[in-house]
Amino acid sequence: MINKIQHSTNCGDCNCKTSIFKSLHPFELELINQARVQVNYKAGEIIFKQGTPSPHFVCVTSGLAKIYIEGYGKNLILALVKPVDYIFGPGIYVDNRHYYSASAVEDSSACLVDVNIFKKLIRENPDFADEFIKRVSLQSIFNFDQVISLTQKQMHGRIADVIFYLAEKIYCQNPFVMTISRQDLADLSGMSKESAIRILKEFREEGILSLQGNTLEILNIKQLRQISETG
Amino acid sequence: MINKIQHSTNCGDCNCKTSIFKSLHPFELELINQARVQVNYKAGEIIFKQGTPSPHFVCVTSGLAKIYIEGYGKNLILALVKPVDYIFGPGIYVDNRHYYSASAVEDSSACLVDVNIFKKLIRENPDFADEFIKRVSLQSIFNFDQVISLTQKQMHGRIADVIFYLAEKIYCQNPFVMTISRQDLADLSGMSKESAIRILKEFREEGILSLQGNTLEILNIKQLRQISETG
DNA sequence: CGACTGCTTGATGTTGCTCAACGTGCGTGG
DNA sequence: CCACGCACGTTGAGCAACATCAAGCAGTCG
Repeated sequence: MINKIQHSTNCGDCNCKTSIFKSLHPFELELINQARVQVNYKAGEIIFKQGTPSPHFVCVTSGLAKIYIEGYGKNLILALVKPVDYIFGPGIYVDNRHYYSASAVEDSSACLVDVNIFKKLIRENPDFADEFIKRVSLQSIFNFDQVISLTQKQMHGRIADVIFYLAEKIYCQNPFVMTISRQDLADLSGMSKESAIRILKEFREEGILSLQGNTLEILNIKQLRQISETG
Repeated sequence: MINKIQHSTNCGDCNCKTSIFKSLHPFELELINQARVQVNYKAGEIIFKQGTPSPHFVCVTSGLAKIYIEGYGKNLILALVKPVDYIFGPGIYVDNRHYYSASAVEDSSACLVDVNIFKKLIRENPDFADEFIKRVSLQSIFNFDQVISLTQKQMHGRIADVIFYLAEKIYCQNPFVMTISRQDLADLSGMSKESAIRILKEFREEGILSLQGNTLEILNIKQLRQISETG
C-alpha cells in the first residue's frame, strides 16, 4: 500500500496551509510538520478501513479519494475528497476508531499527522478549535442534504444531485471526465449500478447531458436542476 | 408557543450539570445560569423551525422532543431528545441558522441559553470544548448508523432498528408506552405510515412483540435483533 | 351529535432490484 | 503474438418491495 515515504515539502510552504490551518501560528505549523508523514497511494488502494484504530489525521494532497461506509452487502460513499481537503472521522474524539473506510479513487498522495498533536492544538488554540468545529459542522450539514436526497428522492433526482456534486464540488468544470466508476456513482446515489447506468442513458436520450465514455457534459442545467428539486 | 417563563432553578443545582456541563467551573455555570430562559411547550408545539436564525442552545429539561428535517413532502426524524439532553444544530458555527426543525412530542420544558455565551466558554475552557466535540462526534456516528439503516435495510429491519432505539435509548424499559405517533414512527424509519403499521402488525402476528394501543413489549428480542441485522 | 383526527386494513400500481446475458478493453501467461 | 480470464459497462425481463389510494373505524373535542 505504501509506495514511498517523502518529506519533500514543508507545512509552512504547503498549500494545505489554507483552510483551517490558516489559524495556526508558524511554530504550530512546524509542530505538525515534524509529526507528518507523506504517503502515495495507487488508484483502488485502501487508505484506512472502517473499524480500525485511527491514529492519524489525513490530508489529501493530490489525486482523489472516497470515504465510504461498508454496509450490508454494499457501500455508501459519504463524500469524495480532493486536494486540499482533510479526512477526520468522528471516532477521533470517541474511541479512536474509524467509522468509515477511505480509499484512493485516482493515484493519490496524502499527509498523515499524529492525531494527538492535532487534539493538542485544538486545546491550545481557540481559533483553530473554532475552525475545526465549523468544518465538522459543514460536514454534518452536507450529510443532512445527502440523507434527504437518499431517503426522499427517487432515482432520477438522486442521480441529478450526484451529477451536480461532481460538476460543482469535485471536478469543478462542466464537461468533466469522471474518474470514478459506475459502481461509485451508484454507491454515491444509493442505488444499484444497473439503475444508475439506466438513468444516465435516459438523461442522454432526453438531451439533458452528453456522455461519451467517462466524459460527461451537462447540456440542460435548468432541466437537471428541476429533476433534482422535484425528487 | 411560549406558555410561561420561569427562573425556578439554578444551573448549579440542575441535573443538566451532568454530561458536558460537568467540565465547567461554578463561575462558568453561573454565567450560563444568568443567560438562561426556561420555556414550556405543549405537545405538538414547535420549538424552532428549519431555516430560522439560531440564537439559542436548547436543553430539554422535561418531556420529549423530536428533531426532524422537513424534506420533499415528508419529514425525516433525526432523533428524539429526552431530558437531560441538548439540541445544538450544526448551523451554530456556520451561518447561525437551523438546519432542522424541533418540536415537542410530549408536553415539555427546555432551557434556552444564548449561543454566544456557549461559544465563548468553548474558546475559554478546553475541557468543555473537548466534551462538546465528543458529543458532536457521537451525534455524527449515530447519524451514520441511521443512514445505513435507512438506505440499505428493508422495512422490517428499519422498524426493528427503531423499536430498539425506542426501547433502549428513549423509553429505557421493555414494555414501554409509545408517546410518539405512528406517523412519527414512519418518519423515524423513512417509510409511509401505512407500511409502518403493517410491519408492526406482522411482528405482532409472529409473536415478536405485543402491541395494545400504544403499549409495546418486545417478546422475542433475539429474533428482532436478527431481523435488524439481516436487513 | 357532528366534524375531525389518528389508526387500520385491503386493493392496486409503480419503483427499483436482481439476475442473466452479452460486449469491451486490459492485463497476463503461454 | 494470441488466447484467455477478469473487471467493468450495458441492456432486457421478471419480480419483490413499497407507496398510494380508498374506505372504514374508534376516540375526542367543540
